[in-house]
Amino acid sequence: MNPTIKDVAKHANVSIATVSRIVNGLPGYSEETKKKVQQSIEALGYQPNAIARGLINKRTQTIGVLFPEVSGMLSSEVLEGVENAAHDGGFSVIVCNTTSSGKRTVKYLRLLQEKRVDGIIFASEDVKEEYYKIFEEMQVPVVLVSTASTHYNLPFVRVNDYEGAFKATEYLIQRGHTQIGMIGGSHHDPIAGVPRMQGFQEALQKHGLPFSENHVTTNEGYRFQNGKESLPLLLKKLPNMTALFAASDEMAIGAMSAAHQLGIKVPEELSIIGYDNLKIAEMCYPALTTVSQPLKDMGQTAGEILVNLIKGEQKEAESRYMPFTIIERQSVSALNDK
Amino acid sequence: MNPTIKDVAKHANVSIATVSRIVNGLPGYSEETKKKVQQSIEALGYQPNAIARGLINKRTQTIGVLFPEVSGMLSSEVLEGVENAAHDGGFSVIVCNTTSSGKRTVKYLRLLQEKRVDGIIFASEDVKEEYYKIFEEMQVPVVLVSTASTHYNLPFVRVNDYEGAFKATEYLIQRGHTQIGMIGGSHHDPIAGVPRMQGFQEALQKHGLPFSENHVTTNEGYRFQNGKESLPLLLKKLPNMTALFAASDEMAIGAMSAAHQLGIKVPEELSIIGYDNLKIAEMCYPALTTVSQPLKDMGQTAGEILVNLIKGEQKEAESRYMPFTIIERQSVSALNDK
DNA sequence: GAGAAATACGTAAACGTTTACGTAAAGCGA
DNA sequence: TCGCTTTACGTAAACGTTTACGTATTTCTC
Repeated sequence: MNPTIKDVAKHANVSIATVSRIVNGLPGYSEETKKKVQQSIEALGYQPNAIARGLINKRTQTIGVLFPEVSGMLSSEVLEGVENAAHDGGFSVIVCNTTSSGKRTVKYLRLLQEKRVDGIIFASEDVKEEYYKIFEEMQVPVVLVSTASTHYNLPFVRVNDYEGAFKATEYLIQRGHTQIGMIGGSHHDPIAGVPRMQGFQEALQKHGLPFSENHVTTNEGYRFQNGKESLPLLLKKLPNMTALFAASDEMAIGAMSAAHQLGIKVPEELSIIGYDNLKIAEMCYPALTTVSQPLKDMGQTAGEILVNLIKGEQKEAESRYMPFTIIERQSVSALNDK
Repeated sequence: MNPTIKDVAKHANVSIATVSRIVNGLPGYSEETKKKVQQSIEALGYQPNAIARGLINKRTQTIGVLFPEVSGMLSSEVLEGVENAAHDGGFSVIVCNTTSSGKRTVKYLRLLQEKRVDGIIFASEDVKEEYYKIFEEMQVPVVLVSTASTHYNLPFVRVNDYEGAFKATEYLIQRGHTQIGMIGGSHHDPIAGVPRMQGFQEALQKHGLPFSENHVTTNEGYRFQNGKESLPLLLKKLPNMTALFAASDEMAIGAMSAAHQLGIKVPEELSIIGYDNLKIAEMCYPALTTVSQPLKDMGQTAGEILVNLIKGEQKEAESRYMPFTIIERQSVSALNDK
């Protein structure tokens, strides 16, 4: 098996305490013995056992990350950021795929509890009471990313969805559009659903444009298919529509795909603006104008906050609204001459 | 802190050994004490400490997964499969983002060694000697996914790239194309680069079509930009080209984007077939015909093989070629009448 | 009903560390 | 040179489990 600290101690003719001190850079030994021990470590190829360390330090240098879907394009970019920050802070990350299932989430939380992770990043889902109780039991810091908790006071990292939607809508209005529709999420989704619809609605109202239920479709998901199926419905409700705000890039691209099939030219006959700025946004044709969420940055920031919380450098973490920007590409045309 | 087995023992008036036996389902106690202990566990909310367990069992129930890029669409689908299989087998997964950097890879491998993971999944990169040495040191099973090792005998899960490319090319030939180009990877990439180019070349030759260097462009990466930049070059070398095989979906979509900009109609004037079947393949317009790699399945299979290896149910793992299929969508047109 | 075998536990060592405490030697000021 | 502080270690307990072994009690067997 792997050599232990005992083997090193024997090989170097010192006690295990001395080896431990040298490995951890604590004071209490001469230069001479240090060299001797380091040679033994080298010779035996000794690697400290993180498990044994964890047992006594009550620190595993590991965090858990829960996503509703690891292969979602959104999740994967956030994950990259988290992993990066964790690694820089000396932590490993365990990924958990909750598939938006409550049971699975609880199971994972229990697992992370058994594994004694030092902190948790929770993404893209509402925090149920059941989860929060486990958080409390676990006594480890938690940070939310790309979501927020309506009921509990947990630090989060996200963009202001209301404002993002508001600005996206204004962007269309400023380009002369007056018949603007929206492909939205669910009324029951307090994170990405409601605020984006509100932003849309209030932007319309602010500029004196009419708003009714005919201006939006709601969807249970934010996927390509949802967008693709929504466009014809929306077109029926709002036949003169010249511009469209979709609550996600996937839906925007779905709508674009439906438009192609219906022979509607984008952006000449229909302008589309999306939300997220996934990598696909610049790959479709025409390239999608969209509200950019700095996904990787958000993950990174959440990771950094969590690490600081774990290290105790901050006691109470402040939440962070990340800046969004509108990425202008080719899917929106101006009706006026600017 | 969290209650320990000692607390439970005290609470139930038994020894810790008895509690341990009950928790682990080993024999050696009466129904009566079992009930008593379970009540104590319930009452205290006891959760066994996986760290302590790991220390004594020399099993952490954790595997490490190394990807060159976690946010790549390819990686994220594979990861989902791996995570799924691991979870089903009772394992957690630690993700590592090597960013294709050798130094970082080694650092991660060392980390996984310290953390005493029970196995490793290594994705999408060639296995260097340096890595292999660490694998040997670690004495844990390793399985490769979406890659293979040219020098070392490690089990892998992947599709036969040569055949996939061959069939993709034949698919175009069967639809009457004779002027076929390829946007390929690198000559130095023994995994995805060379075999796909060979498959392309040999399909051409088998059907008596000419092949020269003018038929392919090579690229260092497999990204959108590579494809987008390659199309004009290829068109210059092969002006009569009516069909195109791209070694990745991203490149195919890049080429499609370039075609749009050049006013070349896809598929009427140029047919394109891709490779991978990423989620974006069905989202672009026209939807991309492509060679499907069962990414999630591959991850799942690799995970299952690894778990079996760890549990010792298999001693020597066989490698697995996964089946590819050609997904027909709208980016290829037939020149003949079938 | 005596001896053997099975059952139902408890005791204590082990896993590989960290660290509080103890101690001998060295260094030092007067 | 004496007493004190500092340095350089070693000893052993602790972290929370699992498990080999021991032992008292019960259950069989004939």
